[in-house]
Amino acid sequence: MKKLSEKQGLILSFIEEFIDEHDYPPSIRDIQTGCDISSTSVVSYNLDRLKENGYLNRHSEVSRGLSLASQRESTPEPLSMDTVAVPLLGTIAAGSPFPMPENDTWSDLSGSELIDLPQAITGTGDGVYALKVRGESMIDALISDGDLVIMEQATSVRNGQMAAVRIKSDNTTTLKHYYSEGPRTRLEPANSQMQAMTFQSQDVEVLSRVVAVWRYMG
Amino acid sequence: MKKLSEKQGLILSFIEEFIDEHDYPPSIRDIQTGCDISSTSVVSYNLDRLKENGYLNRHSEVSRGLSLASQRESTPEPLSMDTVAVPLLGTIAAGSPFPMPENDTWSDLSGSELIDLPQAITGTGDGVYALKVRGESMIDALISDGDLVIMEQATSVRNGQMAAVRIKSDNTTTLKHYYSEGPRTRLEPANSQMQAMTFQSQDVEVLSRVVAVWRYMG
DNA sequence: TAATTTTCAGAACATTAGTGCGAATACATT
DNA sequence: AATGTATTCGCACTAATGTTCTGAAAATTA
Repeated sequence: MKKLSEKQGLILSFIEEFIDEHDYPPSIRDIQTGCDISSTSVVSYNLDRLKENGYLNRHSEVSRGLSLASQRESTPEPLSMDTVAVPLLGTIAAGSPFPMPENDTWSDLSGSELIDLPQAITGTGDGVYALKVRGESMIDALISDGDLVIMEQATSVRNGQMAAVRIKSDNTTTLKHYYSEGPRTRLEPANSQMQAMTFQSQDVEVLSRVVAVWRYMG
Repeated sequence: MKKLSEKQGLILSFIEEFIDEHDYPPSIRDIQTGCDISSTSVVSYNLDRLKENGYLNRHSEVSRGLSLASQRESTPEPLSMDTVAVPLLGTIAAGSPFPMPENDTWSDLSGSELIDLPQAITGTGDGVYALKVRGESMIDALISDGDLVIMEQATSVRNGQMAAVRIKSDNTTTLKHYYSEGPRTRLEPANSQMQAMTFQSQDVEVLSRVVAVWRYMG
């Protein structure tokens, strides 16, 4: 990395401290007063220099849209961390009956296989489970036979996310893309062969959402 | 902690994801559109509730002045195992120059980000690394933008497997499906837009093979 | 059912905060 | 000195973004 000017170094370390203290990035004017700089444009100018040299990221037109470039230098080699084992509850195929842990037996999954996942993804591992995909029923979502779908219990999802939802009136549970449209909720299968369906929002219960997909091609 | 409403939970997890992805907090309007909420005032209202209940800190009159309160509550003791951290060497796009660790500097990857993977998959983690896919250049292999491709150094692969190969005469390296046909070796891109190519087998050197694909869908 | 409390809508409003730009300075290079 | 590049200054401008207010709808409670 190119060496930075005195002012740039000052700014950079100010940003570090600020984030450390506030948990959100400083505004240009925060930097200006913090580093005793005469003009916002000078700050802006130097931020651009810092960005050019890879010291930080900057998003234009975004208030406080700064972030430090990942500058970890302190990581030796194969660092080990924890994983959490989550249960592989079963397989899922097109429109197939969907295995869900019973509320009361959620903690008793002794019979099921366990899968190790990085803790960073699963959090505590609470309410996280996996399903193995059988067949090409989710091919449009780039998920194919043999893939593992990692799910997390949730009561709501954002539009477009894939989730396990239960249709109360049918008492069926399937894996679909979820789109809330006010009083209605549209569920789209991940396979263009099948129709999207729309339900009364109250009739649709979100059980869990898809967090990740894992494909092993040993 | 008091339990939060569905909307509040949604907002909270959105904020987490947003920060994780951008390294700076979302604006109220980011949250509004991200969580499909009808009014900024509703977001503001719920942020106040979240703050009251200690889930986050909020600084008034400050753009993106949000920060998550200390971790969510801890849970019992999930079963833990080891993972190995592998370096994320860079991104790969269609036919793009392919980042490969230099033989001699393989152990010096200090600058790169690290990814935790279950030890069961990576073994010791030796010679294993990850690449982030940029764009849809491998769409036919059900790999899309943002996916992580996990690779393992290898000198040979089975037919049909996807591998990083170097064409000696060009000194170029790309990610292709590998088919050995005796004296010739055919390389097929994972995108039907592009042509397969055939080379003299001696001209093709296998560097590593794709072991797994990881897609995270917050 | 009536009375309360909580949550929502939507739009106007008030700051906050990034940007642009000509001109002035400083620093090198030739 | 002459020329060119890097930095700095102030300020006005505008986009980004938090706040408020009123009334209505929804959820709770009495």
